[in-house]
Amino acid sequence: MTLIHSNNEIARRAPRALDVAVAAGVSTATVSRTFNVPDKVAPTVRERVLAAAASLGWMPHAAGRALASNRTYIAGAVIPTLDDEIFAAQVGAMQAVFAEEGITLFLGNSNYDQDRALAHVRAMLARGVEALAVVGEAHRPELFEAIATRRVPYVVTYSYRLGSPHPCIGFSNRDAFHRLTRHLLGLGHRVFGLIIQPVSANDRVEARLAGVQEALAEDGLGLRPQHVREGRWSIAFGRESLRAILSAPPCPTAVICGNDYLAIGALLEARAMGLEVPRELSVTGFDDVAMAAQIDPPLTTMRVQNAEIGRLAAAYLLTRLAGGTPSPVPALIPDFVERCSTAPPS
Amino acid sequence: MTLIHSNNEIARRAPRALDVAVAAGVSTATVSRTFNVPDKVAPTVRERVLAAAASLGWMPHAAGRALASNRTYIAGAVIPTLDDEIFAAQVGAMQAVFAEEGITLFLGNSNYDQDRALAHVRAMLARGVEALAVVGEAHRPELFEAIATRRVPYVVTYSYRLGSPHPCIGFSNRDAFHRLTRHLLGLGHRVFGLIIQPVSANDRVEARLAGVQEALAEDGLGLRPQHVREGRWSIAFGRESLRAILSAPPCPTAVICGNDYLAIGALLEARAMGLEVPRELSVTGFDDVAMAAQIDPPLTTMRVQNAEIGRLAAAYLLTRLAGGTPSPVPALIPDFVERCSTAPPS
DNA sequence: TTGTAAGCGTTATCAC
DNA sequence: GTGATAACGCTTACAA
Repeated sequence: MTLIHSNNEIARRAPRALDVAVAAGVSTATVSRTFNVPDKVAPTVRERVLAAAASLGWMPHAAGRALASNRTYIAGAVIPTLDDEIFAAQVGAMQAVFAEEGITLFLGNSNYDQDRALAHVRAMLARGVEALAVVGEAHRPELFEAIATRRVPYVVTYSYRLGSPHPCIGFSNRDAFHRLTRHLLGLGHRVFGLIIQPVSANDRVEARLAGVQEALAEDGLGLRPQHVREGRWSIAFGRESLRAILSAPPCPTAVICGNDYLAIGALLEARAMGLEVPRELSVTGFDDVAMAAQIDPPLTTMRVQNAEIGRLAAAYLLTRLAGGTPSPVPALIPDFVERCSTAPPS
Repeated sequence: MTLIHSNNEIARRAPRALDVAVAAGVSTATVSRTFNVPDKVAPTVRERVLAAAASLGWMPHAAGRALASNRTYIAGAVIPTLDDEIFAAQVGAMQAVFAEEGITLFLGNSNYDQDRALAHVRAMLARGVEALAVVGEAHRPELFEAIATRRVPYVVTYSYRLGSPHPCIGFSNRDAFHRLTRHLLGLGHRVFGLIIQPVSANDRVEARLAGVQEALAEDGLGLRPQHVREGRWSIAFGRESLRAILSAPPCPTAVICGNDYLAIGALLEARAMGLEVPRELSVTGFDDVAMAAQIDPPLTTMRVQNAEIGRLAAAYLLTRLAGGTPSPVPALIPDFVERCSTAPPS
């Protein structure tokens, strides 16, 4: 009876290092060493401890370990959305690199909301993340203050702005859209439409808009208000925006889109309107999502190295965690991918 | 001098509950109560503690709290990929529900690899997750054993199989594809092509295949090997598969695809081959991604309530965490969405 | 309502 | 190479 009872008692609680120690006939110190500095344990003893741990199904208790060692082996990433493949690729690559080092990743999805992003960062800091990656630098000041207070290494991704107070891993959104616009100007376009994501509280979109305007200004051109459509991105928004833009004279010969999905929407709507792209209208995207190369006509866009951003960010943070001073990561340069949705105006 | 030195000392370490207690002139117990059971603290004292905590920038240390209270406020989700909007929607919804309850989410991306999924689950358990959601039930037995050993509440999502030993939140992939196939049979199709994701180690895809075969068998039909293409999903794989299938006589009049991206690939390739859909060929997808409604012709598919799966899974797990016994969640039924990519064979 | 003090499970610092 | 033992920061009986 007592036996059964005590069996149940044992089964009821998770094994501790002490249980393993007793089973292996050693001290808890040796159990700890077996897992953390195996070289400092005699091979025979090590075997015994490993066997005992395995048979008990023991895993070190993370909270106890964190308290004693001051390491949590947790990092965090806050991104604006998982709705497209862009940030998903960054997160996937980051996770792969971190996993190599035994670091698990918290994921926070802000849904483009600064307050949610702040809440995620606070929750992550409270749970002891050792490093943090956030997309963009347009965040509440409290977000960066909280990170600074905790002295947690962090990076800002997808932005790269000279003079940013933050360590950045990404590209210049301004330069990228400047280049795209110059290409269209070079083809001879003079009247432009722009379909873009909400600019407010989004430094990347703001920079894209600035890049377009700067390039146009160089040729003494500008965007007419009736040719600029700003809204939460979707294929559907791309469609309706194209229709609106083309119905407001003077009719643009080129439409620049803030991302590929907006551009795909524009392409689909152009076809529905019986417009031939690129003969009657040029359209550009940004990101080079999988669909961009497949759609008809294939979309002229810029390819961003999303996975590379994730890898670089993780590597940077790991170096910081190891106490090193990472060499600053230079700006990435998205590749211009000229496909078939752009041509000189007819 | 001493002052500066001690200031630095103070600045160097993160504040503890004791620092807050001293600043507020109370004990650490009162600090703890202020944050965990505020009703049990006198309002004036509470104010003082809150002010002290705020001015010191104190947050409870997660490891200390976890050790003492046996709660981590962490849950985990393991999904096969973030490359499409499907699992992203589940994760997003799950996270939103958990965040309401102050629970932060670990995300593990297995990349359709059982060993990686197992490694993620182990890492999460070691870090003290209180609940776990995994996609599908085709996992290494060790995965479920590890969860069982830790007595951690869990759910399997996207699968719903009678007789499953696991709590499931999802739909019957078999029934869904049975229905899709019956629809095509009802239109008069007799020769079918199938483009599908890798079946091995993926219970959902296996069930989809079974659903198709079962429906065909009911009419004395079957799939010819030359009309079945199995591979990692992508638009490109959809394209090349369609071409291969149509070049192997007898020529199918309908092609069933394992998901929308495969179907979109098939649609694009059909157009490139000069085939008119649906007059000369019917194509079906699955998932109803945003693109499905936009492409030309709009895709006949089935809509899965992805966010709903995430919400239900989180709600189920929260009930378990609260010690409750959740009523079993009935199978979801994906909606059949008939658009314009299906018609009777000509 | 508040304080005292005993854990929680691990790691790290010493001796040996 | 190994074992005591004291942290680590918090929560929670139990007392007051």
